[in-house]
Amino acid sequence: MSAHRVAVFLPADFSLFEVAVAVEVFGVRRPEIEVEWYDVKLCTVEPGPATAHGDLLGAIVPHGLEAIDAADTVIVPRCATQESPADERALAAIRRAHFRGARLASFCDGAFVLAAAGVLDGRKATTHWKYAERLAAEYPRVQVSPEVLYVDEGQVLTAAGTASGVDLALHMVRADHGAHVARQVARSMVVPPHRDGGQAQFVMSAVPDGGETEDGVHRALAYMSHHLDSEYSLTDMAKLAFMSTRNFSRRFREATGTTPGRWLLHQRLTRARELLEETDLPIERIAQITGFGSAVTFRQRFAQSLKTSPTTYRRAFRGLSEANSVSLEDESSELRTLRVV
DNA sequence: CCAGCGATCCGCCACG
DNA sequence: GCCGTGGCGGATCGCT
Repeated sequence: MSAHRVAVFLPADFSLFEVAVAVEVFGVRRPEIEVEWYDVKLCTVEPGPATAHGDLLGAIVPHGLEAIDAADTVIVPRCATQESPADERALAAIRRAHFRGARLASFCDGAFVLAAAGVLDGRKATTHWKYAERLAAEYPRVQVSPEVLYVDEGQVLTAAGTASGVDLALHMVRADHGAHVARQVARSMVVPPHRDGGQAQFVMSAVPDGGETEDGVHRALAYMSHHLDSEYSLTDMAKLAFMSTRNFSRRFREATGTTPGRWLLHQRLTRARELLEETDLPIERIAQITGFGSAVTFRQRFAQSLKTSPTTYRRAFRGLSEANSVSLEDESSELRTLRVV
């Protein structure tokens, strides 16, 4: 039984911040957190001397690509060298990891490395808004969603800008260990556990020009996430945004990368998970609060996307927080695969 | 498991 | 012609 292994891939000249984000979240052991923490290795094609930001800093990278081969999660932070394509040996290692079933994540323009490795083909992905257009042009098989903080495609995750790496990293911790642990990490880093008040994944990012905060879609999103109990048909949502249903669907997809229905379901499930983890409310009540018509539909949709029942889910997390890292590996690796589509 | 039915999603096209 | 909008219809989804 061993800890979840995280390999952070560095190009020959790397960018400090994104690497620091990965190290801060996955590499720092926090005594108050009582689950077995990640085992982080920084690696590169040729281990040894490397630089950060040109001549700003020299560093020694201890591991080679074998760290990728041994990892459960591979993180590709910003590659900083936009001109030169990634090393073919690194791409091959990433491909191997992918076929092996490892989880891959990129921050910022690290998405280009994943795209070059081919693991984004046919998937949704995001990158820094500055590069979104180029990513889509160079890799037409990648469905680029430029306006989200991050995209979770299950085994392949991509974060948009620099700081949204924090959001994605916390999201992964949440998937692995639950909202409670993610919150502890966030608290220790003094960042909000979830941008936009506890809602998930498809929050709009700070994209420069579309920055009208009073945009109809955003208003509808904000309203619904604060009034999650209650049902919303497509027509209702369109009314909240003062738009026709057709236009609303269109604007919605642009702003969030998903469809209204899927977004709503995802919001409801995320909230339900939090309630399961943090409260003793009966399933019936949670179903009501999170806007599922009945406990039956709640259980059904929950099982459909998380592959467990609400009660099992709750029990798994309760077990985790009470048992001090005993037999955590099995449960956490099971939970690791839980994800919302 | 299948049928039936309404809701949703999205391509296509017309309008201003 | 361009762009944003919204109506229509068909494929598909998800519920009963």
